[in-house]
Amino acid sequence: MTDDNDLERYYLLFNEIGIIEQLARSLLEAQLPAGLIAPHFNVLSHLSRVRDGQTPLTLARAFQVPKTTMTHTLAGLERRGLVDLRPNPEDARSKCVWLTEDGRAMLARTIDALGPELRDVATRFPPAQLDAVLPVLRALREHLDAARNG
Amino acid sequence: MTDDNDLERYYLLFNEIGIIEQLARSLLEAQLPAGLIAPHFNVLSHLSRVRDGQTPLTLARAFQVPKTTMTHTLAGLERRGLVDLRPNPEDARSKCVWLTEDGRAMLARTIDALGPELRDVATRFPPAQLDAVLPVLRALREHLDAARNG
DNA sequence: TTGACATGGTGCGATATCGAACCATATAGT
DNA sequence: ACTATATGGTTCGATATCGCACCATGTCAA
Repeated sequence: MTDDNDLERYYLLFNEIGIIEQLARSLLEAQLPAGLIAPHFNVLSHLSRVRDGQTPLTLARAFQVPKTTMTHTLAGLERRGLVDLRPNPEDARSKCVWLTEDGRAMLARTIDALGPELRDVATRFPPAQLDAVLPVLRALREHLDAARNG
Repeated sequence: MTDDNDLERYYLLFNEIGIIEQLARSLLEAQLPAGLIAPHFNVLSHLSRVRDGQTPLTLARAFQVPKTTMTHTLAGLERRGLVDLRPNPEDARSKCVWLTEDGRAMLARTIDALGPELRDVATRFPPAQLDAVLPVLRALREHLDAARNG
């Protein structure tokens, strides 16, 4: 049985997660060039870590944002020459998003700039603690994801 | 020593946290009346759980948002009759934010509506797992908070 | 083939976020 | 008391988020 007192603690969990997300976003955005915000960085990072050449809709689903939001984010990246939008050879309705050299360079610079802060976190939260937390968060995310679709 | 591979895992931690925040926010907003979003609910909840009568600036700091953002959020709540903004008797520059009966009622309804989903989470993530995760997240939040101010 | 429906993307309007500038009041230093 | 500076709040302009409507292309079924 889970009583109301327990439910309260799950609420606090989500609260804590929300605050951490906000603080982490602030730290990231402090390192970005003017006019760029976290979603811009996240898209570049995703294209680099997963693969580029993906379609806007695939990206929108990966980030769980409406496709109109992704259109807007990509327009900003393209205007700054950080990605290229080219026609999708396999579907004339669609496009493919490619990182440019400038995009890769900006991404690398930002990751470098974040290094010290991440290292600082790593000092206070040694990998053992990470091992304890990360799998639970992953499972929680998968559960919420399933609840969303189901 | 923390090598780059470890740093990558901290990045993944923040990524996971960001996704969970987004999914949880979606679930919450699905229960809110049209036109109200998570920040509206969060302010009402904070006023109820901590105390009402706080100033807008205090609220802005509690949520780590710029004061202009809080002005806007409070204006929305006031327009819908969910809070009252009254002069601060101790400082003529300032105001105090009070929950209205409608505000309390709306908050209670929303919390009720979230119950089943929270109970579902609690079933899959028993309190023991919460005990393992919540203190680490709290410490992480405190560290980031200190890094932000320092 | 051809129509009916599905899917990828964009345009637009409403609201949200946030920094800069601003006004009013408070506080401190002299 | 008087001026300088700090603080609480709003206004305004730029950009972000998102739902709705729309267009173009793709797919499926008769």
